[in-house]
Amino acid sequence: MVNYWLMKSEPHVYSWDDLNDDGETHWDGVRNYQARNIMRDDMALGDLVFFYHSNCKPPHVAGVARVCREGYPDFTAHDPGSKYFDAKSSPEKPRWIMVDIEPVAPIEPIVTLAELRGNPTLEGMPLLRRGQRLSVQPVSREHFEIICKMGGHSGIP
DNA sequence: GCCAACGTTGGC
DNA sequence: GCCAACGTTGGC
Repeated sequence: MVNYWLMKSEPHVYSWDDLNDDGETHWDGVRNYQARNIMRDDMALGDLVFFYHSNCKPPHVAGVARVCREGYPDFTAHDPGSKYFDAKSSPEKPRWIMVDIEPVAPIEPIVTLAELRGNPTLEGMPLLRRGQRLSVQPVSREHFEIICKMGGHSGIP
């Protein structure tokens, strides 16, 4: 069974175009327990993910990606030179987890946060909750399909 | 640049 | 275990 998610990235740090150039990427640097638990416990191979651009104008959904490797230790936590280094994590007892994702299809035109807020059928979507900061969050199948259609697809790609 | 929301830290 | 202080996220 496929589950649906949304992952935030600031495009000037890592963008949808970067993912397409790379072919796939490991989602490193998540240092929030709730987001980690989702990647560790809930995300499975083949799950689909909205690639969301945050902290930009306008914030928007840029594409659909797929989980191509399930949760494994985020090795950047063990690299003293990394800005994501965490002395309390070790290869033996990893504290932080990441998954790999690959691009599936662009959302074209992009679907902006304002458009999402303006769509009454998306009411209750976690992303639209006030003060929502979680960088990895669930999306219902119904909402996923609606947003794909808003983004130029006939359904879930 | 502002600031609300909210997670984390650390003293007690 | 409480909670004040502080830092970060991220929309606006």
